[in-house]
Amino acid sequence: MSVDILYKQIAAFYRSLADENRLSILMNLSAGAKTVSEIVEQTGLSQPLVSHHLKELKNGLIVRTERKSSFVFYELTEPSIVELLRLTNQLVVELSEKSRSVFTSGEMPALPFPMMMKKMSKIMNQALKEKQK
Amino acid sequence: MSVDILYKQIAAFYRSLADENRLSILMNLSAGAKTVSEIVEQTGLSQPLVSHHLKELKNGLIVRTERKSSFVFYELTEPSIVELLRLTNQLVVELSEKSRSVFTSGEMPALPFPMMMKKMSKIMNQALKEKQK
DNA sequence: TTAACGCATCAATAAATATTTATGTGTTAA
DNA sequence: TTAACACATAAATATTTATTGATGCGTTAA
Repeated sequence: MSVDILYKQIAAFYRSLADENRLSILMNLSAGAKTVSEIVEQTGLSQPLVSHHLKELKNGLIVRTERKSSFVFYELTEPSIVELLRLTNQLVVELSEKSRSVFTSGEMPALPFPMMMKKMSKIMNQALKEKQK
Repeated sequence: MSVDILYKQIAAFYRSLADENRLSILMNLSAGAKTVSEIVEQTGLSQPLVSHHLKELKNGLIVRTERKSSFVFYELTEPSIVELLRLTNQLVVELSEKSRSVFTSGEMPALPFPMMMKKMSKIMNQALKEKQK
């Protein structure tokens, strides 16, 4: 596969995550499958807006749907996506502390990073075993 | 810190990565610091466009600059960002294979994921130790 | 000081994206 | 079949973002 196409795909994936409201929705789904109504209620967003963002996430292969009677349940296609979010969270905190330290210069906060990575690796492996069944 | 603000920050971070050309630039920088001209040459993008994207990346705290005589060198603020890209790459491949298998139904490709995670963890830890010096 | 080079910025345009309001579609229960 | 509910979609608007071409600003070398 050409590198350009790969960049395009990765960019598209990041674009799916590059929205405040979609992140809110994803964190909601991290606990398990939910209906649109539940997501609307828990995020405080309007129903059409939630539907729109869910569509984006579905296009990005990040969530999938399952209809049960009159309800449509949305769930993560891959649980490890949540771990990616956590990793990113840590990285963002990291980067902002680093940039701040340019000015404060001297402090060096404790880094939960290594431990987090270990845990993440574990969860990832587990998710993949789960998948191979 | 409020959760909403956190989502906003993470979304902004992803937005910095959510562009094909910026990914191309970042992969170029993964080998080390480079001048704008070098990036222009190696990506094939116009100079103002490269400058624009570098500005975005700098706002996102992903790169930083250092002036040396008449040249401006750009470099990654955190080498582990490249590892995040690799992880994402794997995840995207993963997701697209998964979605394809909905149709082909039966194949289950070998997953380099666990090994990758292990390597990534190692690199991350190393980068962090480096930082604490 | 002037010319050449490296890079940033500005103005203009095009394109993509988020959001709202209104409406349509499918499902269930009366 | 009709009413109510859950969700999707369409139309309209506002905002953001990518890209280009022209120009400005700082640095170096003549």
